Amino acid sequence: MPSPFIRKMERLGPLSEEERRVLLSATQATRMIEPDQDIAREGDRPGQSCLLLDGFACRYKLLPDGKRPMLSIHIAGDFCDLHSLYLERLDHSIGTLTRCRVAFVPHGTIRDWMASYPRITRALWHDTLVDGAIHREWVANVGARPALERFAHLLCEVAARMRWCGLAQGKECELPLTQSELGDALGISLVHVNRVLQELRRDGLVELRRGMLVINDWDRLAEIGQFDPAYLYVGAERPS
Amino acid sequence: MPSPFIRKMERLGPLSEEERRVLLSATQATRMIEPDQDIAREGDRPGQSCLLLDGFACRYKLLPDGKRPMLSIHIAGDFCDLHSLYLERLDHSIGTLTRCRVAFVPHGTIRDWMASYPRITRALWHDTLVDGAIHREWVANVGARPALERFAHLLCEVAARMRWCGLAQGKECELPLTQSELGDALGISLVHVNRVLQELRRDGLVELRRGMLVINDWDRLAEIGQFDPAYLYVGAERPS
DNA sequence: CGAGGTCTTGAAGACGATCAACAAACGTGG
DNA sequence: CCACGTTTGTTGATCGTCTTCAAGACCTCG
Repeated sequence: MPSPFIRKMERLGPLSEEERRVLLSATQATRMIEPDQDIAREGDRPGQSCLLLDGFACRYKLLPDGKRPMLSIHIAGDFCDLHSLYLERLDHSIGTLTRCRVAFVPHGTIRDWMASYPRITRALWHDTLVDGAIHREWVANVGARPALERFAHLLCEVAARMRWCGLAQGKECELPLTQSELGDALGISLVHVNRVLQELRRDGLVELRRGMLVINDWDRLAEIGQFDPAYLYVGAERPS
Repeated sequence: MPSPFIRKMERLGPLSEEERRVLLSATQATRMIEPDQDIAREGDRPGQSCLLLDGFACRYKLLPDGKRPMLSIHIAGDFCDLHSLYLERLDHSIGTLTRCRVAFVPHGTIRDWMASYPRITRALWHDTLVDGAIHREWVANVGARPALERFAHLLCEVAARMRWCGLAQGKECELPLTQSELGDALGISLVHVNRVLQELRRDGLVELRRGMLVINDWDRLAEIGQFDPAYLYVGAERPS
């Protein structure tokens, strides 16, 4: 079974044996990072990009008033800061949500890939652009949808992304975020997360306990969240 | 005086005479588009990217409930959908806010540039990545800041971007958006935009009438909006 | 078993939405 | 140039969503 990373890279089309080998070799030297630790901080000038191999991480900004808006959630297979390859300093921090296994890929290595393997280059850029598309969806989600719909949308997104990387099947899916973290991701308070979640539970749509999400009624959840996976740019495959 | 587009492209470093010529040649064939028209629609598969030469445009999504969250604001010199080069369909629409002059650059042309001029390639990717950084800032802005601060932040961003493209000097800056449009950009209602704007006016921070923004107290406005231009990835130059 | 984190619940209040009406500005045609 | 209709801006009142504060229950782990 291929790693989530390779699987993601192959979304656009198969890679050659050599390309797979090159990518895999970068994921050999890994590091474990404990939960709630920063992988990189706003203002850093990293000389490497962080490939998440296992666990959950997020991008976030720390605001002067102490708020900590989350900008994206990352799962195994995601490059968290591929953009640092061209953007001199990080405009946000990256932190772990759970214990994570990561591979730090030196920018030089990525540049070498790009010089030699056009399909890898293509896949990396594609991934970066999808990243932007996800940001746009979040802007719309946070800016225009009330809490219940916003929450439903987020759950759909994470479940869909997990599924498409082979990290979830059936109705279950890991989602080890605290309600407080979900609040940061949704732009609503911890208390309100709790109430909205109860509503989703009461209606039999989802269960979420001990870091495990169960989606009992995908169709209705997607309808409430107005979730259309087009922006994830994967095949039209529908989880069910 | 260089066009805003060339100026933006040269942020990373000067281009050769030939590179400038190549870029300029793409902006020869232009089209005027009336206000409130779509330049491209969600789901389209454009074979070209839209370079905005004059006027204001925006990206937006149309939600089933009729809401129309704005995802970004574009000014002269911006490529509105450079990402369509690699992302098969648009995940959002692009519409004019004012009358706009645009150049449609065929994807083939852009690919030719990328094959021959590494500095142009670099500049285009950089621009795309900054685009993503702006998205992230919007996520944080809409997700974590109350209306007044959110509004202040948006005004700072637009003014800063205009200035850095040579489109504004001194305290004045064009901003021909209706309050309803500002509401879509900020995720707040039209009525509330009006009230928050009055507060900013009352405190002597800004004036905004007939499409013209005057920032009377940049420092305080930036402070209220917690505006730190780092995410725009331009020099440290401070408008004053 | 105790301690710290996480979840849950209630009550009060703030921020912003919605509804409704009017005023001002703008553009168009007479 | 004025008259008119349309769009944009302004204001007041009411209502709902969500926040904050506070406390207690639950869970997990040493």
